Amino acid sequence: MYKNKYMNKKVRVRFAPSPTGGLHLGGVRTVLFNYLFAKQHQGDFIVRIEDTDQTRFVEGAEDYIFNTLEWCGLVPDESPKHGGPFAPYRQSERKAIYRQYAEELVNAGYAYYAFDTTEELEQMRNNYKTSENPSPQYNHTLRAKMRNSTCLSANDVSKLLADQTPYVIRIKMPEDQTVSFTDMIRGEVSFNTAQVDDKVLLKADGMPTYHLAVVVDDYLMKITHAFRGEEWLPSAPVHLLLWKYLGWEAEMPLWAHLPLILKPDGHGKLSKRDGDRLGFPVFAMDWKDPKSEELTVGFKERGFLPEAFVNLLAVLGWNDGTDNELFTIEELIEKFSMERVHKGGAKFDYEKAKWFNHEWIKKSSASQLNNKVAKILAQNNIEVKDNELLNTVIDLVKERCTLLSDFLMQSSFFFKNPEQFDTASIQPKWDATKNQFFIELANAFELSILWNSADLEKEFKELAAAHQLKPGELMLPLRIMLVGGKFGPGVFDIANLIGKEATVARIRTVVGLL
RNA sequence: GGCCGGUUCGUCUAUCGGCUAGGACAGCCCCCUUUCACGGGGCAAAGACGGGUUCGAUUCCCGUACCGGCUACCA
Repeated sequence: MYKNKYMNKKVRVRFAPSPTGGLHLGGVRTVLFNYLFAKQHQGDFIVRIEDTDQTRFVEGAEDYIFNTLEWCGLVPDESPKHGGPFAPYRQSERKAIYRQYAEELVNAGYAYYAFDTTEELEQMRNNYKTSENPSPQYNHTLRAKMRNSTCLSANDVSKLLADQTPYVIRIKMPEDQTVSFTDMIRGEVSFNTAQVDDKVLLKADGMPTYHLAVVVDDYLMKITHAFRGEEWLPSAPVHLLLWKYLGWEAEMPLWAHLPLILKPDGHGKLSKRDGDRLGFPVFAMDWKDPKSEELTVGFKERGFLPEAFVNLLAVLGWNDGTDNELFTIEELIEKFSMERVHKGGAKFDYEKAKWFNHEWIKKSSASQLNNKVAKILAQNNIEVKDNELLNTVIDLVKERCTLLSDFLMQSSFFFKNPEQFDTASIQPKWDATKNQFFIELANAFELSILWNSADLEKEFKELAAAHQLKPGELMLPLRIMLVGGKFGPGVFDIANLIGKEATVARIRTVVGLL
């Protein structure tokens, strides 16, 4: 597989989300690729919570992440929730660890103290902003003009430190150096350090930024392969240098930068707003913002099967080289490979997403769907007393359900009388002969001894012939009488399942309405 | 603006120098079905552009265009 220095090492991968809100399609896909890769190599899948930005912390977001992973069946081997030998797995709880490495970098001359205030930074950006350079960077050209330990005297620095002046630690990017690495998806990617700024490593509040934390933790947690979104590519040189400066270069994981999931229309990264705007979910499960109380619908609640959700995510940017698009998680574990991940971003197509769900509903057995369907019916005050009947109904209607919620319309009439009848569709062609036919049909059914689809159909057709009516023009009225509208499986199958009493009663009800 | 990445039917994609460019979703038509589906069959639909390299380029190289990402004491 990967013929490299990790051949003899146990594969360890991590998903490192920030607990700032609901888990997005792209996030779950990153989890999935991590999970598949880990399981394929009998490795470990770790979830590490990157909560270093205290201002963005959102209550409940972490639980939401774990609930989502559980729903998807992508359960981590190690995490703050599941424990593990490298605990703690929450970066806020590892705060003390990072400072020592940051100081180490300063001592080695790879990083420095910077005392600039927010206002000073803003001023610098304003001062040096030109039309050719709209966003000046804190880099090798400008750092000498700022307040930091590269240009201040040792005395001044000691004094500022002694006075408890707030400071950050910044990496000292080399002036002109080419750094490159081999991405599992993209191949060799290289950068010139002149183009990247002196990123903050340790913030004034003592928390590390992502850049420091991800390197330190990936090292300490013995991560062998690191997968993340393409938006991280530009900061790869910072991370690369950090691995080197900290003396861990030999342990550096193999990286893969995953393509982005884009808006279906317009341009740009898919966001929660696009879902609201276009009417489809982007979060895995319902997410309620604790502050605004705003509810964002999820794929789960929209009626998606987790198997379908995982399947559709897997093939958004990846394929196995054949024409097959339907995969179980086991098949994905077996077939997945990072090399076959497409490089370009993919626009999300909700229609195709629904197709996956439809396929999964069709291939699921009635007993696999039973609980989920029963729950949806129960939410709509339909109590299912007979589970066997529900299974029969599910098998009868599942091919016409795209979302689990479709089971409501497709099967409620098996359990209770329709509340509305689409009599408007019968009316135009209704006449005395048909009226008489249905009165007699109800009577005949009432006296039937045999109650099964085939005999009911036979009886129906014989009676139609007796009235010199074509069965065709009677089928639609009968359907509407039994189910309420122009939908559902075969009419005689329905009559058979709902039984004599309900069949007769519904026919008479509707005849009375016409 | 700079840096990095990307670019095949409307959408997701196959192709690893030989292509009549294949599949899937969506669309349209037909069959099956006197509902809606399922199923079966069919139609329409693509290599951003310009240069190279080559007997031969969608495939390799270089430009250009376009799209995206990044350019925070956010991740």
